[in-house]
This record gives sequence, C-alpha cells and structure tokens, in this order.
Amino acid sequence: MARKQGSHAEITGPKVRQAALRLFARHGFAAVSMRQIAAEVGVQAGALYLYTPDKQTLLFDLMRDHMEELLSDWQVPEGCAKLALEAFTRHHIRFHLARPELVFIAYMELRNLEPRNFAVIEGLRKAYEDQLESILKRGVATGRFAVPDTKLATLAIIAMLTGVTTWYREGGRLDRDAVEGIYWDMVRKAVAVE
Amino acid sequence: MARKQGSHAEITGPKVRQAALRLFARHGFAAVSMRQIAAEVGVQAGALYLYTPDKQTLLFDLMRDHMEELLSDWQVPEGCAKLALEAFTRHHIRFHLARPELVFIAYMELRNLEPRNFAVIEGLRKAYEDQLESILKRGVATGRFAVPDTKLATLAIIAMLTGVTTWYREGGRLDRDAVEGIYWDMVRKAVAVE
DNA sequence: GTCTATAGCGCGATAGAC
DNA sequence: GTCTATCGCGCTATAGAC
Repeated sequence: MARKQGSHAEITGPKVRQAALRLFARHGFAAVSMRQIAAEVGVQAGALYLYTPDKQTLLFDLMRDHMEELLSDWQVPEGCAKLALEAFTRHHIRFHLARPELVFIAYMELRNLEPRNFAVIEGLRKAYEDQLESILKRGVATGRFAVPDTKLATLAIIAMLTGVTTWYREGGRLDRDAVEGIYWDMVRKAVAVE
Repeated sequence: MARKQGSHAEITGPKVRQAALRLFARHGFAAVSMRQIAAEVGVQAGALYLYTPDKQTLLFDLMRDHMEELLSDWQVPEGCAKLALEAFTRHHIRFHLARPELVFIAYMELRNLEPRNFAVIEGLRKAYEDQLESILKRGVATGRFAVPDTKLATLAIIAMLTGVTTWYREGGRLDRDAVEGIYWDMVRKAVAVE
C-alpha cells in the first residue's frame, strides 16, 4: 500500500497511546494536557485528534484493553483449589509487575471515567474478582481453605497482591520470583485450615 | 471579642477545608477548581485566599494533619507481639474506616504534592510503616511469627488492611467489628508459625 | 498526516471597593 | 470578610492550509 510523504499513522497512533500511558501514570489524567502528550509524541496538539476522538477515550481505551488482557491472560486451573490459588497469586503478581503504569492508571483513574465507561471497567474488574472468589469457594467447599467470608478474602488478597506495584523496583533487593514466593507464602497461610 | 457583621472566619475556615476534602476525594485534586470549592462553601473564589495561601497548601495541610493524627493516635503496646499486631490491625481498620475521604486523598494525591511537601508526607508514612515492622520484627525474634521478610510483610499487610476503605459501606452486610475480626484472622494466620 | 491559528472557555490568583 | 472585576494564561477541540 502506497504511503504519502510525512504519513506515519501506523507509528504515531501507538506512540500517542504510549505517551498518554506514561504521562497519565506519572501525573494523573486530570493533570496531563493534550499539549503535553503531543510534545511527548513529537507532533502538534491538533494532530492527536487523528488518533483519538478525545482525551476521555484515550484514557478509556488504555483501561479497557488492560482489563481485557488481564482477563484473557488467565485461565482457572481445574484441579486442586490450592494449586489454583497459587497459580492465581503468581500470575497476578507477574502480570502486574510487568505493566506497572497500566496497573496504576486502572486503579487511580476510575473516577475520571464517564459513567458509561466506568460501568464497563467495573464489570471487567468484577469478572476478575469472581475468578479468585470461585477458587476460594471451591477450597472452602472441599475443606482445603478456611476463610470466614470469601468475598472479603477475595478483596483482601487482591489488595495485598496489587500493593506489590507500589514498592517493587527492578534490580532491587528481591527479584520477581522471590517476591512471588513470599506473597504466595502469606496468601497460602492466610486461607489455611488451622 | 467583638465580631464585625458578615465576619465568619471561625466558621468559614473549617468549611473551606471540609469542602476541599470532599471534592478532592470525589474528583481528585487536579480535577477540582478553586471556584468549585468556593461554590461548595458558599463564597466567591477570591475569598478562599483568606484561608489558604494557595490550592497546593490546601491539599498538603489535609494530608499532613491526617498523617500526624494517624501517628499520634497510635501507641505500640509493649508486651506480646501477637497482641500488639492485633491492636495495630484493629486500630488501622477503625482509623481508616472512620475517615475514608482523608485516606483516599492521602493515598491518591501523593503525586500532586510539590517535592518539599511530598518529602514530609513520605516521612510520616515511613514512620507509620516502621511501627508495624517493629512489631513483626519483635514477633520473629521471639519465635511467635514466621515471615520471610518483615519489610515486605509490612507493606503487604498495610495494603491489605487499607483496601478495606475501597469496598466498605456503612450499613452493609458486615459491621465494623465483624470486618476487624475477619481481617485480623487473615493477618494472624498469614504471619503464624506453622 | 501534520501543521498553524484560533475559538471559546475556565483556570489560579490578585486588586480594590464596601 | 466578602464581594466584583480582571489579569494573564492554559486548556480542549476544531478549521483550514499544505
């Protein structure tokens, strides 16, 4: 397919999303201007509107794609609930450490979504929580786990695991495998039958 | 002390802080304008500057006062590490559930602080984390707790407990005491010697 | 596809009347 | 202590040249 001089749509589109991702994560959606994003990409502000209808959609697309990838990347293992819980724990940490900026945005910018967009993201988030809760329920039903309230335990575990993104830094004291192991140890014990 | 007609400094000052608290928590610091705050208080935008030098200070004062109260409200119990950990857990949940808006702001608006203000808040946050870590270290030293890494466990526990503010609603399925008990059960088991 | 220019608006903060 | 008025600026989004 022929390409006009100065035409870089295939490159510039992703670069716009990438720049928005970095700046939203660093400064927050409301604090970032379209001019800043354009400067990061290396185009004029007006040119951004070739790649997104508006600033809100830029945010929503980042969050929706992130949540959909989180869900599609994960398959509940069938067998033993304990193995499923370990797989969930390790996958959650791996997935979140691999894309800290998206995680941060998906967590912090919910209130900047328009109501319709918010509902979509909340639905995806709920679906993800249900994955963990079903594992906990399974373990409780088979007597492998002891949790007083599966819904609350689901939220507590996800909060604990997601917190890893607030302090983990590449090249720090612990590598990713070590972090996974330590968190799994705490999760395992927290739901254990005494 | 005589009061001029139309003078309401003793009332308006706190109302400004209160309005800023509500609006920052709901929409985020960067998304809230001084005009919105003024409208909430029932004065004109210019009048706000009688009570704060600028918008940044309004945010910083809310966060600093919150963190200082969090610290001053808490005294580490001397004796048994397990009792100290239970006291910390229950106090953390009680304190956070009692002021969800301040908690939300202290957590979400760190990146909107100027560097000097950020350093102050980070210092207070670190001091609070140290309270919990010292309890965990004490328990590990006396063989009451088994945690592979006290620093990581500190952050994991705080993340888990603070997460309660994201879902707890007054008048919901569980009251505050029940929530405290359930979280304490998970924390207790997570650090337990097997 | 990207540019320049700009419409139309809201912002934080200040000045000065009352 | 609060008001009105305003400065100077930056914002999102669009129009139209190239």
